[in-house]
Amino acid sequence: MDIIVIEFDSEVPLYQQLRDRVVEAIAEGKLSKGSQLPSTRQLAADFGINFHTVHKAYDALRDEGLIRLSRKSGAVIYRDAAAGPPPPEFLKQWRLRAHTLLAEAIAQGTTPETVLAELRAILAQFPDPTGTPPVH
Amino acid sequence: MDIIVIEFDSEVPLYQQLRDRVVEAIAEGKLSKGSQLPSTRQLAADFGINFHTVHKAYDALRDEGLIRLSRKSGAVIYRDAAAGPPPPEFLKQWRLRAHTLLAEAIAQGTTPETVLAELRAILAQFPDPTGTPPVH
Amino acid sequence: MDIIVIEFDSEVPLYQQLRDRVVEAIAEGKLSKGSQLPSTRQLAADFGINFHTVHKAYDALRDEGLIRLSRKSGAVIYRDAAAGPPPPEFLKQWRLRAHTLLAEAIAQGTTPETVLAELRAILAQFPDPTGTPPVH
Amino acid sequence: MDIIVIEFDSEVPLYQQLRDRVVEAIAEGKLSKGSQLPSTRQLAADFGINFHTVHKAYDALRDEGLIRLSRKSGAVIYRDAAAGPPPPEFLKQWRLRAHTLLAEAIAQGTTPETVLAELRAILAQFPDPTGTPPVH
DNA sequence: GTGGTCTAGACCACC
DNA sequence: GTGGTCTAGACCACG
Repeated sequence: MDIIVIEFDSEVPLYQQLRDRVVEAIAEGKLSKGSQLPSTRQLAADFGINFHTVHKAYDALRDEGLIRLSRKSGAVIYRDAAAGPPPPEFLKQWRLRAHTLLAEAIAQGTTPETVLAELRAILAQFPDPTGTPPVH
Repeated sequence: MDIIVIEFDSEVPLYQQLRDRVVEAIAEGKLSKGSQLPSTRQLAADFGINFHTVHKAYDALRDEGLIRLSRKSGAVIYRDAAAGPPPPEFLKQWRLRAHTLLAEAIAQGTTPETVLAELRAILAQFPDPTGTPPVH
Repeated sequence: MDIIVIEFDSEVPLYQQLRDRVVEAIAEGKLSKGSQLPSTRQLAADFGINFHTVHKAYDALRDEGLIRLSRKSGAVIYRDAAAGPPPPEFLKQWRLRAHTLLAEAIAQGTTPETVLAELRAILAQFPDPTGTPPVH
Repeated sequence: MDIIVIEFDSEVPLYQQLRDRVVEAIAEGKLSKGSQLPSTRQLAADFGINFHTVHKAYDALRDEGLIRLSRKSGAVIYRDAAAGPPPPEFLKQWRLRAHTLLAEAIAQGTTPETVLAELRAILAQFPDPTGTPPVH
């Protein structure tokens, strides 16, 4: 978890940044089902933030079905890239957000080819969930 | 501009929705360089919202370089899909957001192939800026 | 909303009680899509509890898709009995909880007939979502 | 008792899971009045959990009147589906919980007919306490 | 020691 | 005015 970096002067809320970084780590295969996350108090101490802020990030991740929280085992990754297709409702909402994001690039003059190339490059950073996991 | 629809009960701020819809309209070729946008008061009256809200949306679009504001000509589209490559700083920030968005889909179990197919489908909704513009 | 009663000495968390009461009010047709809920601060003052506690209840209701929150319109019911079938995942989890609850009644000696009669009686308190709404 | 399965990464407390599984086993006729339950230490060893946790589960079951605890005979089922009607206080509390659970399904858009069908299906899993007990 | 709840008060963003 | 974020500290429940 020492790979996570948060920006204090960002307009993105701290808890949201934490949530985003964990999601990315899952997608990149750096965290997978069963991986243990630091305790809320621990992570809060590491970043010099309040544990409630970390709690809110974990809460969001749990609501998305990505982690499980228990007083015994703490925070554990519950869902990863190999977990099977997402609920259809998720995909529906995701499409809307993707539409806006892609429109932004196009409106700024990026050619569709370039956009596609960029997206491919990003996707290439995520390991094939059906293939052999990358070594860390 | 009568194609713009905003949701009042959405959790997305009104000004953000306005900004998003304009960006999408540009990407879809419904608005292009030189297109005149309604005045802030006009648009505010149409939607029954405060004109400060519209102003904030236009402000954001101007900061992104997509429109120009002046007292006499009002709001005019300044940049569109055919305007050439975006500033590198934009692309850099965009990549980060795209990374997070794509990671979300992957972490939720969407296969890279499905993600790519979805993105392609969205891109297909935007006209080729080098080809003949679509008729409206 | 003056129909809501919470118990301070219950082992059920306050925010959970609030959430439960709102869910029940929706099921009973006392609240339906578009109904306005009191503001977090208002409701907190009414009950003599902290507004963060109310916030947490509203947060949970939003995550379940039952209400929408916005700084403009406050908390508004977004989903009710007439909103169409729930996501399959919901039903799956619900079945498990129902199984445990019904097992409890059976284990305590309640006959299946009595259990069914009790459940019917409860269901009868909820208006038919396809019929005419009850008058209040 | 080897039919009991507990989830370590569940958010439901372990003692609660144990208690729930025993209640369900009674309702399903797999345990009936006089059945001997494993000792707290035995069960704890089987599951690799602390025996205090098992003790807490047995404690809860005793408080509900479902089992009897004694130093010499250990934990024995005291009440089952054939034990006659439950105390009125139990039924009163149970109704409240059932009301909330059913309201949840209705509020999420499940039709009363579907809810009733689901409940019937669950009830069908429990043997008729007045009929011949199922063979195991 | 873990997560969870509740209180309390500050400040910000939106409208 | 609204909800949202962050901090801070207390206490509880679980194991």
